[in-house]
Amino acid sequence: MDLTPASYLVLGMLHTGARSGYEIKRGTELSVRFFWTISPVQIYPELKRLEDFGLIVGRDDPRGARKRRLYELTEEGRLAMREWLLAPGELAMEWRDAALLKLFFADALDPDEARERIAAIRQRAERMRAEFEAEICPAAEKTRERFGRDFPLLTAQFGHDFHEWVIEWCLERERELDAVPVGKAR
Amino acid sequence: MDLTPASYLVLGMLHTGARSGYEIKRGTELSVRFFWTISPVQIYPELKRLEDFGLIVGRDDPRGARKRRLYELTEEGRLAMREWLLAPGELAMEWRDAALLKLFFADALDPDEARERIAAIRQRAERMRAEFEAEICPAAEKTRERFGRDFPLLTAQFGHDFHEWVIEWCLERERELDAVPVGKAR
DNA sequence: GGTAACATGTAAGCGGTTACATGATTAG
DNA sequence: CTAATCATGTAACCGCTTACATGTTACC
Repeated sequence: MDLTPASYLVLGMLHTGARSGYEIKRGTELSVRFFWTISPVQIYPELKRLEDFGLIVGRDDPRGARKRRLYELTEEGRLAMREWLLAPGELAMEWRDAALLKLFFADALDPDEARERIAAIRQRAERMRAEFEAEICPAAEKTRERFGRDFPLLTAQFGHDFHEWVIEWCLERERELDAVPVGKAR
Repeated sequence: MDLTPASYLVLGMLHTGARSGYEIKRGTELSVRFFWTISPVQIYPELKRLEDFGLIVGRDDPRGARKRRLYELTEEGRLAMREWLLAPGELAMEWRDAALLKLFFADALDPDEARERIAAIRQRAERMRAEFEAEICPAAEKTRERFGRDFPLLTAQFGHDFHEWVIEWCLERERELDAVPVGKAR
């Protein structure tokens, strides 16, 4: 069957409350996209594949002349989901960050310029924290109220708390650099 | 010239102390790979490109019959590096994590199974922290002693502290779930 | 009447990985 | 003598993104 994480993302979004490809797209943008992205271009073919496999069933449900297709999990789909969730083994994590790459090479800069690199990481984290507070967490709370799903909120809180931690970490480093400028021991 | 982050990774590793494609490969494995990966297959063509651009110069320096080519930054290379490091604008960050994806969908599991998902994230972070303590941080300290570069160590500490934070975060959630099992209010 | 949101796609390309290939030197 | 390390590649593939395409309905 060859199910990829993208497959489970689609299955999972259907389980979480989304019904159409479009709702999956909107749903991921407001939630899980920080930990796994999927583009609309992938979603629709994936929905067809999953239907071929019998893991979901779809029915056409147009709004006026505007077509729309709603899907839901089958028993097989729910089972496949459970198996994947419980499967031990590799939990692939990939983190690619141009800001940390620049920090890594900051020795090529003057001390105050290097300090700016840390401040840039902090500022980005501040923007991200604000985004979590304004959009991601409220959306997750709605998912909790509307569909009784608790873990989207927990995951959103992880994201929020992570960025908060980054802010604290950077502030500490900035304070240290203020106290003992790089290159000037003491 | 079309320089990608991979280009700057190569430039930066040369600045940090690496001399050959092989040393860049080994160096990244012990350091920056957690924030930006590059495979050996990319390194060698990139070195040639950068030499064509005049950002690095190479000379053959075989060991016996075993060939080897050593590179160093040119003044232009050092300048390009600085410009990139100082450039404002997009600091692309991409985080893709199957474990958090599973956590996000953990509502499809029983409470104790969901709790296991959090524990799995914690255990992975514990393994990562151990790896940072045993390998990454010591390697970064060597880079500091041998080449006088401070920021690889700072970046390594960021990685270490991050995984430590993840561990704490997960432990708190695990304790909360012990106190108030999901689905059994109070 | 225009803009935003709804809804679903096609085609092309590319950045990056996997698998494979080769050979020399050093350490145990 | 064998394994690990040093050192540098080629070929094929593929998941994913970008750019583009199309039409409808709801809202102000």
